[in-house]
Amino acid sequence: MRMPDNATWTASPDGDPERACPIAPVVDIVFSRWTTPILWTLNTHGRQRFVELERRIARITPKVLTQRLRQLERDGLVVRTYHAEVPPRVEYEISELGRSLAPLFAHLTEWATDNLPKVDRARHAYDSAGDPAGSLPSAKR
Amino acid sequence: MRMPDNATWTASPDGDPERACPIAPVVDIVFSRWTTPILWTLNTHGRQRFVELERRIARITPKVLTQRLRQLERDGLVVRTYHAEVPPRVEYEISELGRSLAPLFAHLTEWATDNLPKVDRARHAYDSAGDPAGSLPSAKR
DNA sequence: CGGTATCCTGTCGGATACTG
DNA sequence: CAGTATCCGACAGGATACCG
Repeated sequence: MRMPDNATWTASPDGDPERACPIAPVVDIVFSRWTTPILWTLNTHGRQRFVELERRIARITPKVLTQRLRQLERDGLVVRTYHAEVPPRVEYEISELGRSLAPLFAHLTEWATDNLPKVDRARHAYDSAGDPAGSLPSAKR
Repeated sequence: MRMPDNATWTASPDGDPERACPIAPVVDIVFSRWTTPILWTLNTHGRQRFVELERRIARITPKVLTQRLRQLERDGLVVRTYHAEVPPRVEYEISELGRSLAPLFAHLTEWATDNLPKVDRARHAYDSAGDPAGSLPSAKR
């Protein structure tokens, strides 16, 4: 049996399935569908209205945007401000807690820059490996 | 228009919807359903066989486990080794590329430790705020 | 404007059965 | 053991219409 040498991930003695992966809850909260683009947009463009978000994220439907915003608000990552005017105005901004994700996202961006090309190459290698005449990668790039 | 003061997230001039969130692809690759537990398990327990993974992750079905493992293999995050014996033996281990995620996961763990309680509190606050007599949180904790 | 309500479809993942 | 194949139900998310 082989144990990884790096101690960056610490093993929790696995009794439960969930406990086997301590970061599962965070992933649920932060990396659910649409939440990342929403948080990103709110952080980069600051406080903005519903329609602005809708337009910037694009392809998201108002229904889903509402759902995700409510969820993020409930989780304390986003602050919703309702202005009782006519027409009504609602503004969303990232909370302090939400902002605390910034370094994490930066790290993620860094990893993407460094390694996404590798992922791409791995994919092409994998795909061409299955091909009949794929043994000779003379064609393609 | 308000620009956030921290430069940790750098804005890409938003033309495209996808470009609006540069980390979306990474999220797809690393934080898809089940991938995080799988990577975590592979990293903490080292190289292991299909059944071991199946047992450790628990509640995952063989079908889905296979799907995700194939995907991770294709993305170059996991290495699959097939031993042509009887009975057949297949071992999975995390790749170098996969291991490069370790610091990221560590950060995630750290964030979880520091902030998950806050998320929990935010949720309870949000939930009780909607309640009729929720103004007096005398009951409950 | 900022949603909610309703309907409807596509996809993910579970259950089960079977193979090399 | 390590999967694949097939069926099937749940539910996320889209389209549309409407409201305060």
